[in-house]
Amino acid sequence: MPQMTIGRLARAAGVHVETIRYYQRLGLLESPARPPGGVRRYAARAVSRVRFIKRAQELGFSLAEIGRLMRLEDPHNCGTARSLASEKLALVESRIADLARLRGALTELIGRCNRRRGMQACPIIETLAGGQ
Amino acid sequence: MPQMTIGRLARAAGVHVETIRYYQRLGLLESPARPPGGVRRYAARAVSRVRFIKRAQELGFSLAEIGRLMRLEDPHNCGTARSLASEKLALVESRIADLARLRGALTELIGRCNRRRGMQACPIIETLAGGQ
DNA sequence: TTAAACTCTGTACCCGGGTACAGAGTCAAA
DNA sequence: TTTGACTCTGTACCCGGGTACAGAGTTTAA
Repeated sequence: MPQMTIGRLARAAGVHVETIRYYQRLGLLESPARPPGGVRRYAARAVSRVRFIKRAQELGFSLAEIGRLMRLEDPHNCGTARSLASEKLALVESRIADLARLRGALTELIGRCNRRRGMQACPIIETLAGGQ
Repeated sequence: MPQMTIGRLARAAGVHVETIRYYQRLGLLESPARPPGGVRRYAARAVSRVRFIKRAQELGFSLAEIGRLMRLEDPHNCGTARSLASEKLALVESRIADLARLRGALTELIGRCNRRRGMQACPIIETLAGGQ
């Protein structure tokens, strides 16, 4: 099946039809010409394109970044791809640091709740209310 | 200044006027009655309410969760607050694990780029394109 | 007393990543 | 050949957390 309809393409790639059309609107996927009064047919490599997008999303790239990544077919652009990936890595690392701080604060709050006795006020509510 | 206008409240709490109104629409803040043909005045404790919201947001709570948290003034509800915090902690931990996986994948990809020689294809592009 | 600065209500819009639907046209199997 | 499944275009809507603006009224300082 070298040529398939949009529905088959969507199923093969594991996304919804609307998602394919959405990617076309964003310019991530080209839309084959429509034969007059007919239905568009997609080549098998369209499936790989969609999978590329999905894999890159899992690595934390936005659709806009994926567009840039996909315009880098030339292996000489490895430097550009690497710097996009490095930026993303830096972002991921700072996000991890933020979340680790958050985890510390929540753990501490929960611990204080557990050590609370009797009629004392709830440490979580107190802390949020500004008592710290 | 025990009574202030919305603009002063916003400045005192470090948010925009529109944000105050937005929180009122969501029921997080009550809107004082408006004297006929006049302007609303806010008590000083409104500032603490807004700061409560902002602190809770920094801990990763959504505005809907903050609403629930704020309805828990009674110290006997400490258990409820604690379980909200524990759920949030679990979420934060799984988000950290996801990001750590991501960091590993990106680091590996960047490393392969750095070891690439000459005319080899870019490992990032290759990987995304489905080579493996 | 007048001008600037503020406040009021209501509504629309932003971001990103899609989803949902209407109403018309097309394709494939029985 | 008809029925059901699909596809087409176009537009509106979802989420959360706000922001932006219009056009009116109000308050305050000079």
